[in-house]
Amino acid sequence: MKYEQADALNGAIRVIAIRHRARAAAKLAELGLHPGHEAILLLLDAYGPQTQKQLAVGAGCEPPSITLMVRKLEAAGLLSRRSSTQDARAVVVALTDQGRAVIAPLKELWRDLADETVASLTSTSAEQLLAVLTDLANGLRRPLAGDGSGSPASGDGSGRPLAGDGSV
Amino acid sequence: MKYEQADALNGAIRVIAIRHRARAAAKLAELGLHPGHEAILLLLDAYGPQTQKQLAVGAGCEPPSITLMVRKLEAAGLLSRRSSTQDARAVVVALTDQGRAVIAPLKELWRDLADETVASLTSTSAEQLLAVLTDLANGLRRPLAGDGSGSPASGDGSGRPLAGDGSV
DNA sequence: GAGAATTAGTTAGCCGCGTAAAGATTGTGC
DNA sequence: GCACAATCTTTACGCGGCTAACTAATTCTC
Repeated sequence: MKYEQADALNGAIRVIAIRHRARAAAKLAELGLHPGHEAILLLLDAYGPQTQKQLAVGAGCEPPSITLMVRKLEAAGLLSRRSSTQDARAVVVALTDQGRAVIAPLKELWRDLADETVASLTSTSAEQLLAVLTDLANGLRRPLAGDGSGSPASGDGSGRPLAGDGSV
Repeated sequence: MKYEQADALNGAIRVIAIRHRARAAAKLAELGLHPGHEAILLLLDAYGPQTQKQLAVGAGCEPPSITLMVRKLEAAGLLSRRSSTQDARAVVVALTDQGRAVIAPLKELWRDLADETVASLTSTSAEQLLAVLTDLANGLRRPLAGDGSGSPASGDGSGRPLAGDGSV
């Protein structure tokens, strides 16, 4: 594609990332949260207790990032950590009562942010936006086309942890 | 909108931001650059010498972020800083010969990144993607609908510095 | 079973990006 | 002419996110 289009595309992603994060930060601050924390809390709410590895996959970031955020959320009393009974290497993270109490306002805040985001559109429908973004996000999730490191990844490739019986 | 859609939207933006940035970082590293640096260099290439304030507006980030990145790019010899003759407060940033030399490979790299980004799509055309993303980016650029802080912003509101005679 | 390879988690150090506050210069109202 | 507000930049500090290197536990392999 032409450079002008490429720059417009990359630049748009850049500014979307920065601005959307800024708006999320402003809203999350009302709950004492920082951007990224909501991903962990919402994953725990949606799929139950999980290991940090599962959280990393679900949140789309690397384990070291999870370590620090989980530590802070634990310090804030929103979640608990215990080592897995099946695997002594793994740490199982779960919401505390205090953490569960923040889920409802968090979800409302999260919906407001999405509503504001689509409200800023001038020539695109919400359905279009969601379709295009999910397509793009799914495409970017996998490492790189033609990576060659054969491993077909464990599980179903959905990147989502299974709702479970807590046997982690 | 429903919470599931809102979460899908916000989550998609989150993962797009992280993954796109990661890919950009991998490519930019070949030129010794970090994400964000390319925005400054490409702005200087496109619009000529500018103040840091103009760069902040053009790059869509805050002045303190510009200060640090410009310092590092200056240390790398890619750009120069001089205080403006019109306004002793302002610092005018310009590409050096070494900085100009990196523009060509940078643009090529930038085009490759955009190509890979659209290549990861499965059910969206490049035109659709570009249209939706620019619409969204433009919408998010302005502070917040109903902010109320009257100031209509200086200039034409395009957020872009003027190609100029260098009288800054 | 012993040793190698893999995996979960942590640590240390880097960077971008943000806010808040300070300093320096410019512009403005009286 | 002078105090005051507005603007450009910098500093200090905090946060998320990354890679690389490390430990500890598990699993594979012979």
